[in-house]
Amino acid sequence: MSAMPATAKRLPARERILATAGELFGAHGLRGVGVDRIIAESKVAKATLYVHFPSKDELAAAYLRRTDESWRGKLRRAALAAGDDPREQMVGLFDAVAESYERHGFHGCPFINAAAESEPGSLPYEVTVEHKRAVRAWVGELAAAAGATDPGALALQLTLLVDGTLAAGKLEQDPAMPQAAKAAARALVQAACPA
Amino acid sequence: MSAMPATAKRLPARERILATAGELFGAHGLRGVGVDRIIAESKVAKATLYVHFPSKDELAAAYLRRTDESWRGKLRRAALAAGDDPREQMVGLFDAVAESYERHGFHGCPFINAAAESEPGSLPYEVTVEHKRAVRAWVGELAAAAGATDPGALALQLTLLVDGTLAAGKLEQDPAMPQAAKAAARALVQAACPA
DNA sequence: CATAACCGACAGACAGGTCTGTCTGTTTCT
DNA sequence: AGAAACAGACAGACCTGTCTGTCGGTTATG
Repeated sequence: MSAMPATAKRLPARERILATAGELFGAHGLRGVGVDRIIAESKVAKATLYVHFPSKDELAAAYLRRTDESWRGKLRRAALAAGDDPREQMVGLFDAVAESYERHGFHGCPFINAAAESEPGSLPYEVTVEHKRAVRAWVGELAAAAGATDPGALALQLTLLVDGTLAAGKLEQDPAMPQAAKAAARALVQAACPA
Repeated sequence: MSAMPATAKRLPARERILATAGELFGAHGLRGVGVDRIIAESKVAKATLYVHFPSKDELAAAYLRRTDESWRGKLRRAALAAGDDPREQMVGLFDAVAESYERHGFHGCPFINAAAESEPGSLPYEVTVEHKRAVRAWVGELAAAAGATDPGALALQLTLLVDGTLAAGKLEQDPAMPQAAKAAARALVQAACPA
C-alpha cells in the first residue's frame, strides 16, 4: 500500500478508455468517432482496448451504462435536495436538467443521441431503452407517493418534458428552456395531485 | 398535358431519389445509409444523383427541408381542425403527433435524429435549427393570439413537450404517450391563458 | 540474492470491407 | 442529333478488428 498521491499515477487503461470514449461519444456521436481516435486520445494500444471491450458496440454500451448510473444519481440527488414532499421532488428533479445545461460542452441527452444512430436490437439501443424505462419507473414511484390520481400518466408527462428539454438543448443552450420546463412540471404536478 | 394516370409513369429521377432518401434516412439515420444504397433502391445512376445534388450533405439537407414543409403543414392542419379558438388550436396540434405515431414505421423526429448525428455548422444541422425555430415562432404566435401572459414561455413549454414525445416515440410507440402529451398541453394552456 | 517466467500494456502493420465523389462510355427517349 | 439517364469501374480515405513483436515490472524459483 504505497502512499502515492492519487493524481500522480495515471489511471489504469480501462478507465482512461472509458473516460475519453465518454467525451468523444458524447460530443460527436457513436458513429462519429472511430476506434482509432479513441485509442489515440486515451494513449492506449489498440490491442489493449480490444482486451477490455470485445467490440466497439460493447464499448459504447459500457459508456452508456456508466452514463445511466451517473445521470440517475444526479436526478435522485436533485429530487432529494428539493425536500421531503414527493410533489416538490418531482419539480426539483428539473434542477438536474438545468445543471446539465450549464455544464461546459453540453451535447444533448446521450441516450436520445445513441438511439438516433443505432438500430433496434443493437446493444446501445437496448441499453437506452432500459435507461428510459428505469427513469420513468422511478418518477412513477414518486408520483404514486405524491398521491397522483394517475401516477403513470404524470410520470409519462414529466419524462416527456425532460426528454424534450434535453433533446432541444442539443441545438441551443438557453437557460430559459429548463426554466420553462420546471415551471411546466410544477403546473402538471399541481394539476395531477389532489390537495 | 397527357391524360396518363399518375401512377403509371415513373417519377422523374430527382423525385425518386428524394423519396427513397426520405425512407432510408428516416429509418436508419443520415450516417446509417450510404449513397450506394440510395442509388440502388431508387434505381438511379450515381452520376445522376450527383447531378441533382452536389453532395450527400446537400441531399440530406434537401430531405430535411422537404420534411420541414410537410411536418409544419401537418401541424397547421391539426391546429386548424381544432377550431377557431387559438387555445384549442394549441392543444389540437398534438393530434398531429398522435397521427405520426400511428403511421407504420415511425422512427422519431427526423430533425432530432439528424441533429444527433451531424456536427454543428454542417448543412443538416443548420436546417434542423431553422426548423425548430420556425415551429416555435409559429406556436408563439398562437400563444400570443390566445392572450397568454407569457407567450414565449408557453410556446417553449409546448414545443419541449412535442420534441420529447417525438424523441421518446423512437424507442417505443405507445399511444399513451401522445395522449399524455395532449393532456399536459391542455393543462399548460389553461394555466397560461387567463380566462 | 539472482535469474527466469510471466503479465499487462505498448506500437503499429495489416486485411477486408465501406464510404464519398469522379469519370468513362452506353443506352434510351424526344 | 442531342439531352438525360443508364451501368459500373475507380481513387483515396476511413472503418473495425486481428496479429506480431517489444518492453517494464512483479513474482516465483534455484
